[in-house]
Amino acid sequence: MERSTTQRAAIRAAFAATDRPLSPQEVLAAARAQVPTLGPATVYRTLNALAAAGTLIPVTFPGEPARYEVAGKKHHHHFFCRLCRRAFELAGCPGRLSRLGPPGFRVDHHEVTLYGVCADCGAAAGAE
Amino acid sequence: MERSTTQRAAIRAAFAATDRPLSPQEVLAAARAQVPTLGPATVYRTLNALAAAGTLIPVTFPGEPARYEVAGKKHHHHFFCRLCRRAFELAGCPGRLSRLGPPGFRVDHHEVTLYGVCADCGAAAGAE
DNA sequence: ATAGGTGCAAACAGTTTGCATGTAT
DNA sequence: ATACATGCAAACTGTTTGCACCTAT
Repeated sequence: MERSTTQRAAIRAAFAATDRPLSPQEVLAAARAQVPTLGPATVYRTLNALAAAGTLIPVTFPGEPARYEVAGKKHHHHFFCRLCRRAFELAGCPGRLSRLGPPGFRVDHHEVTLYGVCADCGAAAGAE
Repeated sequence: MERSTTQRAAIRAAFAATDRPLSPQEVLAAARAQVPTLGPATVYRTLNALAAAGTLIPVTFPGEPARYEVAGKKHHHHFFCRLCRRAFELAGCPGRLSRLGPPGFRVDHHEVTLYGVCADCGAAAGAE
């Protein structure tokens, strides 16, 4: 991750253009708008390198490929829309979750994920 | 899921013998103790059928194959040990999570997952 | 000039599926 | 007897890797 290339710029731009976690496919599609020759291997390699460097954070959902979001945001969790399969950021955190760990278990991280239908899909369904 | 076969009995027995979510590999290994010829395809087919029937509930963790647990337990969440990669049940739920959903988003389900080191692995690490 | 990056294609792991055989009903 | 279930092997999907070419430094 030492050189600045056009494909990496395009991948970074994809994340800069949105505030929700993106899948490799979403990144590939968005970045190809600027670099049409971009291949999936480069996207995977770049996402993995950025995640290893701590620049991106992986966010996962059941049965779905991992999403990635830029690191450094304040603590938050996620919402996953069952219809459009897009991931969204949530604002708050219930807190005090570590105390749910059984005795002898060391808790160093927690995730809270909400599932349902996002505003866009809810509106589209209601309009039908 | 109409007939009772020895392989299905072995798969059910694997779940009866433990109180934590099991991966297809764990189910296969456990059930092979009783039915050595059991193949992975049968395990996957059975798990999918039982999940579709509502008898089993899939439980997933980032970068991990799905685990399954028997349905009908009271509401709970899970702990995932980073070392042994086993899943465990937790007792409580912080509640009031739906209110974290943004306006216009319909929340119909939530997951809380804790990550860390389980008691077994913590004891093993301390003993080294 | 040269180390690092890219793109293609092949390799891979986990899961699903087609088909012939086996078995509970 | 027959429809359903099993096991093998092939197919599939998403991701990783080998290798030759390219490019930022």
